[in-house]
Amino acid sequence: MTSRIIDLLRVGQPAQNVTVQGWVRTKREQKEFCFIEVNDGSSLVGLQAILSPDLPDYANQIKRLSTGASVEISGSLVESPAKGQRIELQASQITVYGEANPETYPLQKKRHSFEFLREIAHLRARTNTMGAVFRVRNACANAVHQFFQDRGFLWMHTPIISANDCEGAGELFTVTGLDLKNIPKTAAAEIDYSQDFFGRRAFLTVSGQLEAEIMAMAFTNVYTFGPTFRAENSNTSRHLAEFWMIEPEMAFCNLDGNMDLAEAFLKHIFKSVLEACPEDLEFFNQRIDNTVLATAENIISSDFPRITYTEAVSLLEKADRKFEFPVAWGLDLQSEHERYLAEELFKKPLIVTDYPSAIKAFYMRQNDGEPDDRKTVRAMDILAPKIGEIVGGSQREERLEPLEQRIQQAGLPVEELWWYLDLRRYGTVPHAGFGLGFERLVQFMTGMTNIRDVIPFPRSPLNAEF
RNA sequence: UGCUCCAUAGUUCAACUGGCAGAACGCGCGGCUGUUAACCGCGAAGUUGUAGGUUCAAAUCCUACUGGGGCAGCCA
Repeated sequence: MTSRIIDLLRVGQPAQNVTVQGWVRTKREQKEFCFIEVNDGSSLVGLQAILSPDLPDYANQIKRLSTGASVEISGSLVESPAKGQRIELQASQITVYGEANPETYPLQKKRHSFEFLREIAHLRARTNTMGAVFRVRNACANAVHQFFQDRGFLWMHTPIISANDCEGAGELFTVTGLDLKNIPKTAAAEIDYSQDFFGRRAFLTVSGQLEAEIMAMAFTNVYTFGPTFRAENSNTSRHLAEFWMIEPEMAFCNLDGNMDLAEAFLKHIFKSVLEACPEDLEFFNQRIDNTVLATAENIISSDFPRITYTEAVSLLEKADRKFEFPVAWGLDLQSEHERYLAEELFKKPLIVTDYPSAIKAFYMRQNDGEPDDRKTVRAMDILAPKIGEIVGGSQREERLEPLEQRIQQAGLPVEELWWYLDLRRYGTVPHAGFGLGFERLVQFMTGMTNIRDVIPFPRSPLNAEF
């Protein structure tokens, strides 16, 4: 039976009749015999196999082996006489499934730049760093579900195609079945979407939040975890056109409960991934960013400071440094401000609450009893060192009339949100939730600086080849 | 989208102020009794991103285009 390499390495004991399958990472040919390192993706470290000349067809098989070749090797696991590994595979039989011509195979044993690897995204998963990234990404996803399932949250599959463009969360991708060579037009010479597949204009979703609110009004606690899309022309190391978002939504919950959940959530994810992928995180700490492990420990053990927007502004005003953008009550915090707070002042993630209502979304709960020029909403952002805003959430406006007012003020069509308003008409309840970019979480955890390197097939402007 | 930097061997980078395009790794061949992204020797490998321009002479200077990085905006 075939073993996964991670299992053999974890047990670390000699054994008979072992078979592994995988891809050759490196071949070290000696006069008398040959070493190869085989990796099957189950762990960062591969298994060293020793091929000796008494193997059938030795000379020929050795020639076919090179970095990238796929093999199956059977033999005995023995204690290694040399330093570097506890056990190794003494091969008695080897099958080369597929060769990888070393003259043309683009991956070499040594390090490549991430920019180069993005051009060969179909092969980059076979590298150390990408292997570690995608194992951590998987462990993260697993931890997300575990966290919510343990707390009785229902995973809700919100639609990927949505006709709702009222959320105002950025540019949308239009989904159409219209014949682009012959687009039907209205009398006003505009595209006639009434003839389109859905009888109206449809988009790829930018967020499952409004739908999650619907489901929370029946199941109390729910979460979404799926792809979302933004057609923004954003060229940064923190943005993708297609990314995965996690959005819990809780009925009978206020902003404090929301913050408590978000903080417990981040702590749980870091803890789980540390347990699931210790070697991979050690690798990131060594090769990518030497603060990764300290950051993880810091997240798990320390409380996140919580300050209001108003307090944040006064801290920034007192800061002993110059900012490019002005700081004043009413203006949104810029990247440089968020980074100053998280990286220099607090040196850990912090939560900023109660932002001016003018700069926040219509669905956020208005604070009571404030003067007109100082109105704030029950919003909260978690700001993390290096990547900035990692969580954005709020208590939602559960009162019908203030919500209608806010929709109008935002210039959005009240009639199209009739179903959202119905939630306030029938059995409304204080509720809250937050959204979290999954890739940013993986970035935060691994120290990878470019978001395109924490998703297998990144979608960004001018990039959709793989 | 704005600002800015960059594009040279398969890869990562050199090439001073415009003057013969180089190194390391990878690859090939040879050597090596246990290697560790091995080591030692030899070798092949280039229309300097594309299109124009200036010049006796352009990788180097100018223009446009294409692609990429960083920062910013939008946000997650």
